[in-house]
Amino acid sequence: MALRSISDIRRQELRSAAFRVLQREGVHGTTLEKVAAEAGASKGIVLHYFRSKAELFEQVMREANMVLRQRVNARLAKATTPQERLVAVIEGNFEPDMFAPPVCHAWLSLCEQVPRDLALARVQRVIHARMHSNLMSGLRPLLPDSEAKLKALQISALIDGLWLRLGLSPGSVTPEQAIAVTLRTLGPELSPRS
Amino acid sequence: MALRSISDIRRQELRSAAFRVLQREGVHGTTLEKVAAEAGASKGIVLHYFRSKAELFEQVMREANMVLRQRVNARLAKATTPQERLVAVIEGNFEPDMFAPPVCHAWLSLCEQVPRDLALARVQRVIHARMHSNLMSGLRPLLPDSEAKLKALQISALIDGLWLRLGLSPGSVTPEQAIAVTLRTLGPELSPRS
DNA sequence: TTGGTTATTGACCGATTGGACAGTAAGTCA
DNA sequence: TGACTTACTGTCCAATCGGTCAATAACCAA
Repeated sequence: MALRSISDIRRQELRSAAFRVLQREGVHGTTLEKVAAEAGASKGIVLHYFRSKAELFEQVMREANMVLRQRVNARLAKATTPQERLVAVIEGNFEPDMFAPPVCHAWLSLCEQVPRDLALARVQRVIHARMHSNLMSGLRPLLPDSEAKLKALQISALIDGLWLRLGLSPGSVTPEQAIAVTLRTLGPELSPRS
Repeated sequence: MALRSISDIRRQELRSAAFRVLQREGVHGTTLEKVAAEAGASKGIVLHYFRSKAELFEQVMREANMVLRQRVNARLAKATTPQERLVAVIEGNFEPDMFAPPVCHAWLSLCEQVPRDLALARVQRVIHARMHSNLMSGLRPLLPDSEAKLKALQISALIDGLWLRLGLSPGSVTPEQAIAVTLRTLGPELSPRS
């Protein structure tokens, strides 16, 4: 953990505040004033630390992505076989404190901007690329390449779909169900014997 | 087709115009003025036919849903076996003219409002319920009930996920791939021999 | 202390937008 | 024709919001 200046800490506080507001209000409902209020500061300060609202959201998305990445990486580090790597990716994407309706709302709202916001689109591309790469590291040793690619698309789309589903109707999926359904989608030959 | 009054026709035109703008601009970017311009009318007329912007979007979502429903139902009507019903649902959800990036953007934008718009949430619930019911009509004869429910969740989440994927990175999935991946997810025992 | 940088505030502005409304044209029915 | 309803337009308004700016406070180095 590198030394963090006052301004880095402040920026962090504002990102967190923005993410909290985002969960409740969506991108459009998240005004600079609400973010400031959530952080216990004045609106001016937000634009003191971020050039614009768009930049704030970009950094919020980058950070949310970083948290998710760390979760998955922590599990991946403990995995030794390809099968375990697949399970790590899947379980990492459904940890209960992230796979929760408010968080899904925030992601959904950020994703809605992707088609019209180049910066967010870049972050989104990175997310998909990493997901694909993580899955492929488990699939390549077990399947022919073309099969592996299809499987990766299948699993990552399913994960996205389950997130979306939870965002749209809270309570319709539990983390355990999501993991069970996704593991089953791997197929019996890919999931490690429990 | 029932007789349609002038006002019904006008409403229809405005809904279509709104859906077209929605594809380009998203819910927030879709202004009453833009909708009016797209329909070749003045802004006042939009509020003459719809009580509010929210009501306009609700009806746009209802109509988009209706189109999708008709597509699926047309295929379902030709299906005779449970397996054929499953294929009908899947192929109906990936017809090339609907499974296209602009349409996905529009849906994504509408879905983003769901957590904060009761009327849209109701439409969304209907959509999910119908999807579930359609899938169950194919699955129930072939699987024990608890298995069928899980399978239905799996397939519908996968379909949602593939739509989301296409909206987020246009060109990353073709309708053929989407159908192939989803059919494969059914499992060999459920998909009809080709 | 002093001088300069950074942190923070609150006032202000221009632009946008949903919606209200008054008024006009056009059609309908007696 | 004339009364009444419906279609439609353009204007206007209040509210909101992102962003600028000037002013001030706090901090820090010399």
